[in-house]
Amino acid sequence: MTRDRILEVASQEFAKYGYDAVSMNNLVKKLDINKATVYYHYKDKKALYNEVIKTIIEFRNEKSRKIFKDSLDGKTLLNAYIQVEVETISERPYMVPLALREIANLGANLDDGVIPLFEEDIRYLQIILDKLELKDEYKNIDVYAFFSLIMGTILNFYSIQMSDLPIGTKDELKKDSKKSLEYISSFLYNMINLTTCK
Amino acid sequence: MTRDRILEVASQEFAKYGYDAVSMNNLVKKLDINKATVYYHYKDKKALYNEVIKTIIEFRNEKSRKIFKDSLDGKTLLNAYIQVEVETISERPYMVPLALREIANLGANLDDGVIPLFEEDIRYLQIILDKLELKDEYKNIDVYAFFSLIMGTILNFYSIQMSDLPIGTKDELKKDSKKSLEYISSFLYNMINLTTCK
DNA sequence: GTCTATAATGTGATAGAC
DNA sequence: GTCTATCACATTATAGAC
Repeated sequence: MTRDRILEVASQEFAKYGYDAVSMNNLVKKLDINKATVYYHYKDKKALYNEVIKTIIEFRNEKSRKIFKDSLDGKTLLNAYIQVEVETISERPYMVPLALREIANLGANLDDGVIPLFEEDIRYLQIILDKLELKDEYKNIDVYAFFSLIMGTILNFYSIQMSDLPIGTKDELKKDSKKSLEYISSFLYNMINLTTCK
Repeated sequence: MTRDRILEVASQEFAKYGYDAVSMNNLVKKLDINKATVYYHYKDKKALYNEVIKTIIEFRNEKSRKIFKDSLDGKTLLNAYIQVEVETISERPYMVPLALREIANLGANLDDGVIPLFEEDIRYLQIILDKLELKDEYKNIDVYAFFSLIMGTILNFYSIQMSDLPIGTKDELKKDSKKSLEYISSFLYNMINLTTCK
């Protein structure tokens, strides 16, 4: 289906170059279809972009829902939450630059429908914090600090390891998506577990 | 001096909108000078952008140099390193979106001169890792994992807290730059200290 | 060093044929 | 549902006067 093909290629283009650097002319050239066809399926560039963002967040939330419908303990959920992020990146790697740019842009190109999807994710994280037996000094920890710790560290590390730049080349993780994600996620889980939990 | 004014306003514009969303037309309107004047001082848009990036990394590296010229112990240096980041953000807040976008872009708009400046920062972090008495399981830790942990967490948290979006509003940190940076930096320092050091 | 004027091209978007 | 042709405007950049 043409509509889906547009969304798929648009996802990769927006991820690679960013919203403003993607031109509709270039996009249709890659798709080998006419520009008017894109505008038949999507109202405008912004609508197309928002569809890309919504689709990837929904893809992620769907994974979380499956986990949170069972009543699991805090540590299991924390591990699962990190695993959802790793899986999402693994299956949809273009989410990494999209997420980083949106954090930088403070949602400048997003319409209202996206915020609730993001809030759903934060709610899952809050549930985890509530269930974990946190040490006293972490009892009232900010859920966004926790979110930044997990999201920020993984996005940053993944982006550096996957880049062509001559950085992060010292180890066997460079350019290895699976190993990089395994490494950084177990690093994070152990760190959080050890520091904040009783 | 005109050249400096251009750099200052350009820094803010590039940070706010991103490289591609900034137009030279708009930039000169804000500066209330002629477009040709900008092109007299800077070769082209890319050169101007790179000057912005180089200036902010140099600003940061200069702070690090002052600290690393003395021979201090690992924990003191770690604390100082985090403090350098906090100070840089505090004094040049526009560095946050610039950094996030560059991580997303994998340096697409950067010329070769920028990489060595970034590598200098990584060298400081490696020195800290070498000096810290790390637990055995963290002995061979990836310096980029450490970098991502510190940089990613702080950038992410700061960006969320400073944003106009209705997220991160539950606490007294929202929109408070100083408190947010204090909170996240001490959170990080304690966590690293507790987890990785003997 | 700063300006006016303009070139050359690319941009998002649409009307209307098939 | 996909195309051709085109619009109105914005883009980076520069030549040349002052």
